[in-house]
Amino acid sequence: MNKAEEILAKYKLKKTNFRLELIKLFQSSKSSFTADEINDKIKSTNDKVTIYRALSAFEKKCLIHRVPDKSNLIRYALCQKECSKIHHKHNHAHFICNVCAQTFCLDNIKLPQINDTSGFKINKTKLTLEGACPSCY
Amino acid sequence: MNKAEEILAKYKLKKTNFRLELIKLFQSSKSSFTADEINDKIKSTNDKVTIYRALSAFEKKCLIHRVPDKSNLIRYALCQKECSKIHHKHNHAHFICNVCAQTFCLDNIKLPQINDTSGFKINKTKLTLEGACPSCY
DNA sequence: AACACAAACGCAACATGGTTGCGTAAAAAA
DNA sequence: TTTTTTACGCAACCATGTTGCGTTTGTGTT
Ligand SMILES: [Mn+2]
Ligand SMILES: [Mn+2]
Ligand SMILES: [Zn+2]
Ligand SMILES: [Zn+2]
Repeated sequence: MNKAEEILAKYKLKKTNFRLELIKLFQSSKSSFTADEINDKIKSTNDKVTIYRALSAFEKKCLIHRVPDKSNLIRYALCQKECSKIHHKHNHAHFICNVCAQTFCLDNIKLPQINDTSGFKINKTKLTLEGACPSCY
Repeated sequence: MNKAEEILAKYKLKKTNFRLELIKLFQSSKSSFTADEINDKIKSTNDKVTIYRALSAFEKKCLIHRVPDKSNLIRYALCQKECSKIHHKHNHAHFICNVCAQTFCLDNIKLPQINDTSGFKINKTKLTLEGACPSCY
């Protein structure tokens, strides 16, 4: 977990107050954020375009990755070490809490190995669990 | 696979040309449909509101169920026999083709049994595979 | 320190997908 | 045939996310 400033420098992203706050926000939480949730929590911008564009930039640099969302919103969580600077590589499951509507990465759950026999060529496997998270259970 | 007219009668849904066509459309295909795809394929209405409301009605009656979509659109497929008239009950995986963007129900693939240890209460498991479908492979 | 350039911001306008309200039409029930 | 209820069709709306563009601000160079 590097300092926010180092990360921006390392990825050749300009250091702005908003981006510093955004990195710190992601680092502060085990869960994930939508653009709207970010807007609520961060004061240094109030413009959704700025938020969306920063999220896209961070995603491209493999700082964050998209996670499933209860309402099909775009939602991001911090990437883990598996991801290089260039390529995302995720092999964990996700959990959607139906009470608080948060999404969590479940790093401890391995994805099942599926061998389909019916002529589908499988390139990716996504496993999403739903229920109640520890805080809501 | 009952006749469309019987189904509408059985579920106390009024028999209209559009709904008959809609049921037949779902029965004709192993895959799934978005509102837009339905609008392209069915002539008896041209109003998206009619389509969305029919889909909601059919979903409530457990005739169809939502399936994941490559672009997070609302997409439906026919329910199988497991679903009663009142309750959906699905335990199959889904496959998203990244070439044709279609979604298929994979009835032959069983969902993995997940026992999470980290305090999450799991109520539902969703397994989505991605790749190329038989036609696109 | 001044300059130059590219990257990020902020505002407005737009796009898409889906929903709501309401008057009208038309099945189905009486 | 009359009444009742459901479905339709149009318009208006809403929510989420995107695009264009002029301005500002970091950052690296002189
Ligand atoms: Mn994740
Ligand atoms: Mn299915
Ligand atoms: Zn929760
Ligand atoms: Zn395909």
